[in-house]
Amino acid sequence: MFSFGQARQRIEEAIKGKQMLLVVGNCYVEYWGRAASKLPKGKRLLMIKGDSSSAIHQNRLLRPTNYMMNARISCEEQDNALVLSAKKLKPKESIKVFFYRVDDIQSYEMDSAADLRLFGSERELSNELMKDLSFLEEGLKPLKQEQAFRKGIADLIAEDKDGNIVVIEVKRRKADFSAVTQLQRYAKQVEKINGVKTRGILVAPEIMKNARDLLENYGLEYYSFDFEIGNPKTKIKGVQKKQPTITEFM
Amino acid sequence: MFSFGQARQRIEEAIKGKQMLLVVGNCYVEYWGRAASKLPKGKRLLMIKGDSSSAIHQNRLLRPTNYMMNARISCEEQDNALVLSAKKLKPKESIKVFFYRVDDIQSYEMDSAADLRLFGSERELSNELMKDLSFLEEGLKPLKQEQAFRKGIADLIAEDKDGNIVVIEVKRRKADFSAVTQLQRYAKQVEKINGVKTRGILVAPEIMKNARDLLENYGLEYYSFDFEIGNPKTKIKGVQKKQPTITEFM
DNA sequence: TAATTTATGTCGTAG
DNA sequence: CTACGACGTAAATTA
Ligand SMILES: [Mg+2]
Ligand SMILES: [Mg+2]
Repeated sequence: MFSFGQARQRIEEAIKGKQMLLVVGNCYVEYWGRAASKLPKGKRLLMIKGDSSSAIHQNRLLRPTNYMMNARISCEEQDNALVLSAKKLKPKESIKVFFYRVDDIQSYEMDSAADLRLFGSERELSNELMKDLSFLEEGLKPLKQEQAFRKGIADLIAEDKDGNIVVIEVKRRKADFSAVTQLQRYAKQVEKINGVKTRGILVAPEIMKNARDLLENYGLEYYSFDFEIGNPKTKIKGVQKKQPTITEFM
Repeated sequence: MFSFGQARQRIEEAIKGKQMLLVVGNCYVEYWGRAASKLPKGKRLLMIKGDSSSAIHQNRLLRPTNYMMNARISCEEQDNALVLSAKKLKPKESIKVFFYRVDDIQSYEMDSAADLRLFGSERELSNELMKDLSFLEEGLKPLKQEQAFRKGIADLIAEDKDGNIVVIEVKRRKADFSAVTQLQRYAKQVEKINGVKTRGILVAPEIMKNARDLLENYGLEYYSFDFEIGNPKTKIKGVQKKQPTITEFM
C-alpha cells in the first residue's frame, strides 16, 4: 500500500531514469484514439519501459488489454486516484489509468536491449532456397538481376529451363488465401512489366484446402516443403511439387 | 539477490497459486519450436501469468522478445543457473530461461480478468452501417441480413435499387491490397453461388493508391467514410462514393 | 515519412 | 479441432 504522494514520487523517478517500471494496483483504464475502450476497475499490472512503451496486463493472455508506445507519460494526483496518462500524436491517442489503490511499485535499471538471434525466418528460408533452386525444379535458375536487389517485389524471381520467368513466394507456415492472392498479384505485375507469360510458384509446408483451389483457379503452382531449424544453418528438405487436384471441369 | 534455492521455492509457490509472477535477473534465453532463437545474456524481466502465458521482456518495445502460452512451466536448479522452462505440444515448442543471477521476484494475487469494452471495432461500424445503407447509396437494402450476419463470409450483403446483389466489405483503417483481394474473393464467390453479376463495395476511411488501382481493375467500388467513436454509439459520417480515377486507357 | 510485408504473430469465433 | 479474419495489430524493411 502506497500513499499517492509516495507512489507519484517513485514513479516519476523511475520514468526519468528510463527504468523498467511496474505498478500493481486497483485501477480503471480508459483509452481513446484509433478506437476507444474502458476496462472495469480491478487489480492490474502497469508496465512502463525505458522507451515509454506502456502496457496494462491482466492475469491472462500474452497481450496486454491496453497499451501505447512512443507516448508522453505523466502522473498526477487527483482527489481519490493517482492518474497515469500516456498521450501521443499521430495518431492522436490517450490512455488514462486511474489507480484507486497502489499495491506495489517496482523499478529496475535494465541492460541495454540485445538483438534476438532468430533462426527459421521466412527470409532465411528464402535465401536457403535460392542457393539451389534445382530443389524445386530441374533447370530453375535465379535471375541475377533481381538477386542484386535486397528485395524486389517477390521473394524470389527465377527462370525455368524453357526461359519462362518464375515468381516464387515462400511461406514459413500453412499457406492461406492471402498467400495465394499475394503471389497472384506479384505474378501479374511481373507479367505486365516484362510482357511475357509468367509462372507463379507458392512454396509452403502446407496449404489450406480452399486456398489451394483458388491457387489452381489462378493457374499457379504449389510446392510443399519441410525445413529443419538449425544453428547456424536452417536446412530445407523434402521439396515436392503438388499436382493440381482436378476436382471440377469448367 | 536471491539464492537459487530461495528463488525456486518462491517461484513454484507463485505458479501453483496462479499468481502473476515477475522474475528479474541476468539470464540467457533459448527458444525452439516453430522457429528458434537465442537471446544473449542480459538483465531481463520474465512475466508468468495465471494461465501460464509467459514472456521475456527487455526494456524497450511493447512485444516481448520471447513468449509462450498454454505451456507447462517448470523450474530446476542447475550448477550455475536457475532454469525456468516452458514446454508445450502442438506445436511442440520449448523455451528455456537460464538465470545466472536473480535480482528480484515478485508475485501478486490478481483479480479475475475482466472484459475490455471496446468501441469502434469493425463489427460495430458494420452494424451501424447496416442500419441505414442509404448512407452509401439511394435504394440500397440489406439482403438476407441474418445470414450475412451469421455466416460472416462478407461483412454485409445488400441489394441495390436495380436488384443487383452488392457485397460490402468494411475496414476501420486505411484499406490495402488485402482488403481489395478479400472483397474480390467474396464478390466472386457470391456471384458464383447466385449466378448473377455482383457489385463489390469497399468502405474504408482511406485507401492506398496502389490498392485503389487494383480495386478499379477488378471493377470494384470504393466509398470513403469517417466515424466518430462514442459511448455507447459510434457514429458514421461523411460517406461518399469515390469515382474511379481514370489514369490510363487500355 | 509512407508503403509494404512478416510474425514463433495473438486472439476470437463459427463450423 | 480447424478455418478464417480482425487486430487500437506491432515491428522491420525499403523506397
Ligand atoms: Mg513471402
Ligand atoms: Mg471485414
